[in-house]
Amino acid sequence: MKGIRQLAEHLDISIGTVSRALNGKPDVNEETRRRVLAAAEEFGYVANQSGRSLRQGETKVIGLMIEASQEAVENADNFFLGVTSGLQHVFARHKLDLLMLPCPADEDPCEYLKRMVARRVVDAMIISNTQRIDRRIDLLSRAKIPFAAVGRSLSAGNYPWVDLDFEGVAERAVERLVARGHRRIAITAPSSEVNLGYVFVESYRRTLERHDIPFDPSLVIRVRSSEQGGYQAAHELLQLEDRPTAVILIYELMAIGLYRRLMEAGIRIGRDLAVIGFRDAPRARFLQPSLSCFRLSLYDLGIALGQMLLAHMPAYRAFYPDGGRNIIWPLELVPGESDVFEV
Amino acid sequence: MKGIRQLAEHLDISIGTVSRALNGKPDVNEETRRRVLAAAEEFGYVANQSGRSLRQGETKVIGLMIEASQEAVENADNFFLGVTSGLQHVFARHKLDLLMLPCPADEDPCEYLKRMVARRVVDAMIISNTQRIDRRIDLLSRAKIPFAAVGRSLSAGNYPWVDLDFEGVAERAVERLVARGHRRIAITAPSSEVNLGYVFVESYRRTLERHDIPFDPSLVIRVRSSEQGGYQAAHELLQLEDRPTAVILIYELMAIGLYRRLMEAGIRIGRDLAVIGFRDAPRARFLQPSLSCFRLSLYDLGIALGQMLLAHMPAYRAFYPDGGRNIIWPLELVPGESDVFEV
DNA sequence: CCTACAGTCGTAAACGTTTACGGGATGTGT
DNA sequence: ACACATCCCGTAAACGTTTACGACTGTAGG
Repeated sequence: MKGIRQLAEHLDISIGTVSRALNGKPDVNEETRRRVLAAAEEFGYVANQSGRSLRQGETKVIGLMIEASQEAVENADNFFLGVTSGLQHVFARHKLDLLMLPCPADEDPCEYLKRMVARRVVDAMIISNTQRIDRRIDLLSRAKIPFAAVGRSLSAGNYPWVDLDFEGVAERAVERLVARGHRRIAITAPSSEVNLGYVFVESYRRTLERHDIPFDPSLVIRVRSSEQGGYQAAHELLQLEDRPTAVILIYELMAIGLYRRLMEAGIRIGRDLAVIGFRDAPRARFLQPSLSCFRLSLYDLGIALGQMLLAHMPAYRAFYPDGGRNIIWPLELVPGESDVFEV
Repeated sequence: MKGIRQLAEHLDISIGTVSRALNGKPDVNEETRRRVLAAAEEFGYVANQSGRSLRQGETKVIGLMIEASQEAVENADNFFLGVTSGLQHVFARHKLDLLMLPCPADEDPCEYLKRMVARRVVDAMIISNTQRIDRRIDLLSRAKIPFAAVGRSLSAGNYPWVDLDFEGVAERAVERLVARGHRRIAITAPSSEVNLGYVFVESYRRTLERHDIPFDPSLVIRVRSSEQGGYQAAHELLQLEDRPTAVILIYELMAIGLYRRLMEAGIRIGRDLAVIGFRDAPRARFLQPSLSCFRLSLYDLGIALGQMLLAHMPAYRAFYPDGGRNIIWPLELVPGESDVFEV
């Protein structure tokens, strides 16, 4: 079966009618519609997507921009896969597909995105890892491409995003530690150009100051959010003269490296140093001693993100009347043994 | 910038020439080509992919079929993400994109695949989780859609695949345990309809019999390859009257559930029961006691898989002259403490 | 009998490319 | 002067759909 034309002449009907029949348009006799659907089923005819896309100007594909480097992917762990899974659950209902767009490490993400948008291969985009000032957001806004982002940014006024409540995490972590008598509390964070890194540390600082604890920049450790980063963070912690009694991690993978380095140094976690992590990935549950950390459901987040995107697309808006509002995603504290002692 | 037509009339050249200039065709003056490229750059013109696809009959998209259920995704962990990353590394060189095709849990995978193929939205497919008899393979072969699979199958004679060396894993695991005096060795595996499940157990059986240890079907525990499956496997182990002294896991996530159940039962891992796992995911490294397991690089596997696929596509064959041969992917044993005792 | 209208359907023009084909220059060798 | 090849470029036909438009029935209402 080549195309709609063959199907039409086999049925001795015009291709226009066949198309209308298949697409559920009203002005077609129910009897002929039945015949058309039966024949399509029989021959396994499905409309060629390129043809439709060209004519309709929409591709039924949602782009998902990701970082392509091996390191990024390995560290991202199943964060993205979890979100992706939720996204697909939403998109599948509308027969939308998800196209992964890995920006090569050596290319400017904005240029890459611009090319992909110009190719008109996606109807909408999901972006993540937003910078504090993110040109991709301006680009997409101007190009009028629907998009949703995981992570806030300062760019371009109003746009759909869902962001993890890092502010709350930092605040609650500090509160929890202060309540146990800690006053020298270190924190890890990515570069402050990444919005997350900025927000996280700012909230930490504010909470400290609310308790009359002066903010000490040397306690802010900027490392990569990876296992190696955790190792390095522990290393830097050990170098400090007035060593902190607690540390807040921004990413749970770091705990693994951090534990290792601290064990090498003979520091007893949960006794000599309190540790609070973030994101309850399965593996973090099996650290010894168990890691106190903040948990969320990536799958649910993906669903919310997908719905939010669709709520901003005219063709799907009706399905999600209240899906458009930005979300600060809450996290639940899972107490462990890594921060139980009092100082 | 709307399309090639506008670009052409701005340059006062025919669209045919513009197209040839952009696509590097030979019969165009170098001077005009320069002008065209400059103008395209200036206006940010990139050819509409639907138009090209329609005309050329190829979409520059590779499909990746995955299971869509939440459970599947969460258990799949970063296995798929790791492979995906390697795939993209290969595909990016040829400006190919990767489309995720999540088959809904309530739909027949083969029907789903057929629809996607008929839509002509992908040039080729990657499939995984192959069954011993897998209709998808026949379908793709007949439809003459290039594809590559992770996992062997009995279907359709010759097709490109890369498969993990489960045979070797089972053999070496048994050898290792037998050398330490074990004679009652349990093994976990998925259903034998999944080819992996069949091969794994067969190799286990052969190796046992080589050492004159009779094969005992009650020691083959068919559970899901998940954390819960591990828990359940431990549970079933404990029920056996003549309790085994060792167990071989097919998937490292299971170790987490298995450890937990065994600890609840007061069994000392590495003392009362030897455990050997598979696939050195980061989290498995942090089990106590550390898990002996078999490791591989998913990223490298993804690269090999991608190259293999391209080697089977006429348009890219030339780039990978020897990429077409099937691969049994080797695994490296990482010794841990979970199987150190002698019996 | 005329008009209006609803229900169907066919016709043909888009959508944005690529590419086979042919033709006008220009050069080159006899 | 002629044949012939080379280089460049324009023309127009595809690729497979969807959809605006108009046309043709039959029916109902006046």
